[in-house]
Amino acid sequence: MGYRNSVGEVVDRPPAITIYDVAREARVGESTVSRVLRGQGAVSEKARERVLSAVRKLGYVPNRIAGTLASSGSRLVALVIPSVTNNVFGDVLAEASATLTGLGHQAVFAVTDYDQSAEENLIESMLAWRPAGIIVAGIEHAPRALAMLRGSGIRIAEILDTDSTGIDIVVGYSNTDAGRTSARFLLSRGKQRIGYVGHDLSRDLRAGKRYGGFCQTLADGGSRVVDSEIVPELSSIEMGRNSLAKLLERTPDLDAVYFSNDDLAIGGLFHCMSHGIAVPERLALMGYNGLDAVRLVPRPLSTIRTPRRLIGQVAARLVCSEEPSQVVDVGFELIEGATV
Amino acid sequence: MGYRNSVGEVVDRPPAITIYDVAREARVGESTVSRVLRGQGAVSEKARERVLSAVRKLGYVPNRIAGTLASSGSRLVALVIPSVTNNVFGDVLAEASATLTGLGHQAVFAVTDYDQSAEENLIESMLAWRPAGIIVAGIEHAPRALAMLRGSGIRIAEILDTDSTGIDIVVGYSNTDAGRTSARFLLSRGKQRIGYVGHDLSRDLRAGKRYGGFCQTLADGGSRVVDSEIVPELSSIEMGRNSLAKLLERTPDLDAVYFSNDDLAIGGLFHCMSHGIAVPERLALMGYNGLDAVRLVPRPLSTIRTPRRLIGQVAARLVCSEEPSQVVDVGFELIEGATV
DNA sequence: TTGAAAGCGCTAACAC
DNA sequence: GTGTTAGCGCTTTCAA
Repeated sequence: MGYRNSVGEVVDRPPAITIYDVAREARVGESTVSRVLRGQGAVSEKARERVLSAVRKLGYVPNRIAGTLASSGSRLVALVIPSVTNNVFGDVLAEASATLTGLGHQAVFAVTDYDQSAEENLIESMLAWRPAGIIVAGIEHAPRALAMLRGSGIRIAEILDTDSTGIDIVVGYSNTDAGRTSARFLLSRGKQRIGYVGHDLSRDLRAGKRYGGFCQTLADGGSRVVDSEIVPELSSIEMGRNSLAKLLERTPDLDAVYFSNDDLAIGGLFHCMSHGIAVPERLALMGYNGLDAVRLVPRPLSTIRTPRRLIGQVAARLVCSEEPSQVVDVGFELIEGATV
Repeated sequence: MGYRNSVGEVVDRPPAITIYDVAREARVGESTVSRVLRGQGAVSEKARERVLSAVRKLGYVPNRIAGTLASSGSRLVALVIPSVTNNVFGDVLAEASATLTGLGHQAVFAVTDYDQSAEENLIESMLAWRPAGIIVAGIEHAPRALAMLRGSGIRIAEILDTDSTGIDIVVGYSNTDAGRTSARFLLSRGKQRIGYVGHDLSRDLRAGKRYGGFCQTLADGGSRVVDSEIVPELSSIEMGRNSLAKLLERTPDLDAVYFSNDDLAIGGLFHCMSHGIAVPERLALMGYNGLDAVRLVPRPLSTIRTPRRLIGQVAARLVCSEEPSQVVDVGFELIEGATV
């Protein structure tokens, strides 16, 4: 037992300055201190000043744990996302966090690592903080996660996908349509022998939906995915490079490859560059996400840009609002680039 | 007033299931429920089962706000970082979050956008949640921020820099040394006319320290930075491209350029590639960070790799521990690459 | 305009 | 093993 102070010594009491101490110092009641600090209710100028100077003198920092419990209304908003290192979620997180801060809320987050059962547990543990709202990636969740969300009584935003029915607020776009659009684009450029390089579709459901839409449109056009290579680990530039190499070794006569995201596609582009494969003449490459980097590699990548920052912002705003449940389709944009 | 249910209707009571409800349902006392849920204290098998089934039946989710207040010990750990989109902090965040989760803690974070006064406010607002510990980037802080941290009585980890004295735990490396190492490397390869492309040094103090060390070592070797270009906005591949262009327009006879980070350096490399500037024969490029991408661009970038994931992990572990205050220097690694 | 007092939902003694 | 009870630090009536 004991508390560590700034020099690392163990002392026996924490600096537990409470609203009561402030009230004593300012010679007012506790509720007056509370009123001053929250800027609510009428307080005389005299009292206000005394309280404020007591706060400064004591170095008082209000305890929001207690405040939240008493008012049964937290300013916490939880975010449950698959990854932080992936730029897509970084963007969502950055914008959501900024928006929430602006609204006087505080972001708490947890990372699922694309694992639905981890998601289930994390949702539960986030809900235990009684947040004002929760933002989760995707609209597919484990049954118990769904039940907990529904039963929580708080606002829920499901983001990055509009392909099925959400619980409360949905902010995203159709991944199926994104896949379809990519396929249509390749077909319109006369591509015939099309390959696919993707990461684990059973974990990343949205990538699976894109692939589904892609295949469907190819089929409608009388075509199909000739060969595909699934990346075993996390997608990365390096895996894209290796996977395209493998795919082409097996099926050298492809004239286009669709990648499940830009990281893989950029890796693919690097493979082509270092092996003298003419892009897009000999082989067309199509990515997905619209990362900043795709415009800047020596040959701008053809891809689909998703409005991730906007999604973060809108989701954050709605989840703190009283607006009715709704679906916000923010769409996506085909970037024609120079690799198709 | 009112609470919104899953269909968006406003109902007058939240599903406020408390430990008391569970106790009634299971026909035990509240403390027994608490014991079962926290896995502490002796409870009979019968009671445990009854409690667990009541929990399931009622869909009870414990209220950690109340639990924390009652036990005056939170499992929250706060992170205050300059940015989430920057891969460096993404890595730190990812690893710290994973480590904390493993230790039964929960990460809360706030983004300062490299603004010291924002940092000050965010530290205060994080401290209001009475976290078990706090992890902040850097060791330079506003005086009031320092005072609040010192007075908080919680564990504090300052990360990514060991160039001055910290408060409690410090996990990082010397940015000054990193700058020195880069300069030494360029000098050892016979570079004479050296330029610099960097982002706003007054905001990113660590980049400033690197530049300081860099200049110092050049001076020791009888050299100096011939010309420099400061990026006005956030660093990015695009800004690196533009800035190098400007720098070379002004001072075409440089034989090496030191960039304040890899994003800028990669942009510089792309500029050289698209303008037929031979790297490193005509112009050497040196980055900083060791992002994954630097190994994979057509010409591997010379840079310094910093162990960011390790920093996140160690900081998270120590901040939850009882270990004495300490400085952990994790060092950095010179990546020779192919651009110097 | 102000203070007293009753909770918020839980944990942690303390009795039994 | 188990229940009772007194807080944790605040907000929020309610009187004054």
